[in-house]
Amino acid sequence: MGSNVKTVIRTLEAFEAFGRIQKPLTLSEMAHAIGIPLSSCHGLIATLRNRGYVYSVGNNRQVYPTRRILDVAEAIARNDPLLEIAAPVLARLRDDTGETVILGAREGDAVVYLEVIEGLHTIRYSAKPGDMKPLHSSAIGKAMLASLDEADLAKTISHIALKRITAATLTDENSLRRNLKQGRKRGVFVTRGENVADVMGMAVPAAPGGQSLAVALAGPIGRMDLSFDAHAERLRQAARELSGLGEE
Amino acid sequence: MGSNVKTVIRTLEAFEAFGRIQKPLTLSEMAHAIGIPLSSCHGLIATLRNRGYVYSVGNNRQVYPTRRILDVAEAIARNDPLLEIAAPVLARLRDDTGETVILGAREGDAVVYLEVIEGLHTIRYSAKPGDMKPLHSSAIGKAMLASLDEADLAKTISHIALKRITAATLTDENSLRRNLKQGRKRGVFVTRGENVADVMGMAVPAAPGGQSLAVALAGPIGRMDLSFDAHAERLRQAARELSGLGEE
DNA sequence: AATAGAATTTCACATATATGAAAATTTATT
DNA sequence: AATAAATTTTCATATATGTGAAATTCTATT
Repeated sequence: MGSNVKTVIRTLEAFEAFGRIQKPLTLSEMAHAIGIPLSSCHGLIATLRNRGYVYSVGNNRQVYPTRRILDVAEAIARNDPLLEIAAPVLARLRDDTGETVILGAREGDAVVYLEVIEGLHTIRYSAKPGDMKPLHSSAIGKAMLASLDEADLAKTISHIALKRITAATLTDENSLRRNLKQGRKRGVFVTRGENVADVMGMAVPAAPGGQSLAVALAGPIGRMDLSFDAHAERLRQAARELSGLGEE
Repeated sequence: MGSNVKTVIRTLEAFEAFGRIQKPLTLSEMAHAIGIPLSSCHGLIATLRNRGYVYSVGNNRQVYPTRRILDVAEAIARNDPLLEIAAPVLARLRDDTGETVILGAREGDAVVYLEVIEGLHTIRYSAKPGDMKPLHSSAIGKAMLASLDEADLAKTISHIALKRITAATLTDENSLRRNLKQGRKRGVFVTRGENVADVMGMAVPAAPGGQSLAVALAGPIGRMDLSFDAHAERLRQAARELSGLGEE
């Protein structure tokens, strides 16, 4: 993906740093946290202050975000065109399977997680909305690829190098195509340690409101294998429920 | 305040636009919403997509934020060093007075609202965390000015032009100094339509965790006048409670 | 109170972004 | 299906930002 505006990324990373470190930071701490020069960080933080997004804490130079960013984010989430209707379905799927549930979409040559509801086990697949995964080594990505016609699929595969992520990643086109075909036949797309070692992902396409997405379960291979068929069936049910939602 | 990085502002304004409009936007709609050229908006949105902050909705070109920004904002708010402890005090103050309660700090030559708990009346003062107000025409600003020693006060007044905001704004230094003196004597700093017509603000300094802030009530002049003394006393009580919190 | 040390702010120039206009793509209409 | 209209994407260049280093301010220590 060519175009990335440096300052946009840094703005986001500043908020991410506050979210990660969760305490007020000085200018130099922030500069270090996001790996940018002090002088650049100075302008960034000054702008955030001038806009009411951060305020100075204590008498020293530390700053921390005001609630403004939360206010904005909540207003955005409140009218999320998709998740409002999808959330209950995803929650039930999580409760029934105990495993982490993910709703994802294709975004360029990657998969983006729109919603993640983490599983109930101590050992579970953990991820966040906004996380991005390769198309060829994630279950949701495979579901997306499988929905393309031959021309689009060929084009997409040539775009994305089938990069090796783990020892199990399918890195040649024939293996991937066979895998997609198998997924179509089974009605569920599977990864076995292809993106994260020991993790199995299972995904089924879903189209809430007509939008082409996929819903997935992810967990440790051993545990997922034990319930594979039941999980697959439950996942397909969730996908059907989602696809019936939000018709407009 | 001199330094404002354009791209930082635009990044924030993009999220604000989603929060305000609360539905997916096309590139051109966004460009229009935040008043920037299409070509510039293109790079901005592309970066947000690449970072997993927005995703494309439907089959057309609309985009909407993922939950990622909410996740980050919630992580930030979860460990807010200040509001966690202050919130209950502010909530009780709001419940007892029925009027909008604000916690604010000085930030440069302005006041920034850190927390706003809106009043219970249909007609009420409405504002948001992150909103910024002039030092000389807001009750919290006056509380801040009144805490300065003579040297700092003189310097600050010369910085900030005592700009007229409404017909009632105190725009000359002597009026303002008299007003501050009166506030010190009464133990409460007041604005009467000086920033927003018909609005009375009342503020008292508070120092939770040693940080110099002010807590305020705001509402329509008529209603506020009726309960002025009771509100002032209740406000002073809240300030005392706040100042006792978060000692470390 | 003076000094040393640390952190922040400023500055001038190198670099990255922002922009209008043109090209390409998509969508709507006939 | 062809055409027109609208929207998005690209591109070359003007403009704004990013940077290292110096100056300043603040903080801690004596």
